[in-house]
Amino acid sequence: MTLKSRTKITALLKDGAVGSDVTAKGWVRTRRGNKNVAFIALNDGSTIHNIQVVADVAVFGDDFLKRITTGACIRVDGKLVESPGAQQPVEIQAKDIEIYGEADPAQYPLQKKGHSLEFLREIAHLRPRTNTFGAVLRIRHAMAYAIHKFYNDKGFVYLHTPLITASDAEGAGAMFRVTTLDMDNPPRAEDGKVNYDEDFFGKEAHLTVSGQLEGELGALALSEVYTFGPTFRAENSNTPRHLAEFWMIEPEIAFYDINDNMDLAEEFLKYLINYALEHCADDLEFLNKMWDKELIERLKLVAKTKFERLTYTKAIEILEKVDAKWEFPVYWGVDLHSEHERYLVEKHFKKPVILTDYPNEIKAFYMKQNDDGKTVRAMDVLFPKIGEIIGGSQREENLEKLTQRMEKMNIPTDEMWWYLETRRFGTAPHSGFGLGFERLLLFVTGMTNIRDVIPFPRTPNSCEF
RNA sequence: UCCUCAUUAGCUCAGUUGGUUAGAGCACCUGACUGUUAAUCAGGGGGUCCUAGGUUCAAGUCCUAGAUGAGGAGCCA
Repeated sequence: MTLKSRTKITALLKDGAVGSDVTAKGWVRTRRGNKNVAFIALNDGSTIHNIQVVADVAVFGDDFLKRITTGACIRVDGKLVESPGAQQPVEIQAKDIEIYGEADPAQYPLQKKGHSLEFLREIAHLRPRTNTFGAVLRIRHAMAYAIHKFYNDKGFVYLHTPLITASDAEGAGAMFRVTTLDMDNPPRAEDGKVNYDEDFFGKEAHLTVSGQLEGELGALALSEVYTFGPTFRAENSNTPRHLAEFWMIEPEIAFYDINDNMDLAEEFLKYLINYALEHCADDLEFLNKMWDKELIERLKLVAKTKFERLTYTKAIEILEKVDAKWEFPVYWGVDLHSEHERYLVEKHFKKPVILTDYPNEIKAFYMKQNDDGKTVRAMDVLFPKIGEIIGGSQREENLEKLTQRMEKMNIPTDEMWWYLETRRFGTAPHSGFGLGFERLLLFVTGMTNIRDVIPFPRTPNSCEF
């Protein structure tokens, strides 16, 4: 017997042999009973379900059992027996109990009753012990695994792109500075500005907002790559859909055009949803029951529905015909607002929508320019409830067109020399997209606030834990 | 960052047109109960009504400012 010797509760409940001696370890959810017998609901995070431990008061004593309160951590040795109770197939008849750690009920903030998600955010160090966050975090893990499995099975190479970057040209948002300079007394150049020549990297550095540009470097050598890592945005965004630190998946593929790109995005999302339905059924049922009565139905529907694909121009035509009072007027060239996207997805098509060929004025410099001179080969995947879940494009592989566009948009081509060399040497048509991991999890779990699908959320004015 | 709403017991909330000593459920403590299922039953303790000003004979309630949180918007993934 070593300390780690135990049977996980998920295994006990699924295929534990009745009559066998078992050891379970975990945290107490509730204890109830009378003067003869105590019932302890024990959970070790391996499943949404608890195992019921039955302890005779005559064996363990009232004083000992009273120390086993909600939140305490215990080891239980006992016999796995069929349960007379209707709500569980088996239970442990305890022979020996060791208390690893008590949890003073007068001070322990979690109770067996429900808490608000807002309150649980204030105790993010303890909220993984709740049913809801246990379920969300297990699903988060399953989705991370499924992402790697999906791309690995397709022969993609997992490319590790840097988190620290000296390039601030992605234009995807405000960045966090990385520096080792003394902020109280930084070195100054003659013009009075901070002299970053003396900083750690000899130049200004920031946390990345996207691994895409480096992803393209990988794709133009390994053909099919993906990144999966944290990204950082210093935007002052206070919404249920934004984080300052979030995870992103960015496949980048040579010899894919925008249609291949859309096919991949749709197959990818459906794969992940089906994976969750297949492997996280218990947790999804719990979330369906507690938070979102239509969750499983919605997941199944999206998994089998063909996404609607149409151009930005067609979408504008549809929206212009709608007899609705838009807060923001609709006309060709306008960047679509969430009210417009929501209308298309939730009212008009009632299914996921992929919009393509946006006006070049509102899209990033690296997107492939169409022959009409007005639009680029962008594609955004819009999901019900979430809005934009994926943004991607076919990339501009023509050096001259790319350089012209960058100059027009005031993007320093000299700093981006390494990016442009891929177009100079053996350029290739290629495409890619970015999926916000937490946005995906919002959809899969039915949670409505992005702070509740990441263990330790980072948002403006919030960096606790 | 803008707009709106909220902040009352450890938690979730009620609190009427401003009016006596601010309530409930759960949690906690004590007791009861021969197998419970967010156990149940009886009793008990627990409050700087977010903070600072102001109006008023009187403020949890009205006004001003601030803090914190949430929803919507913008930005985006």
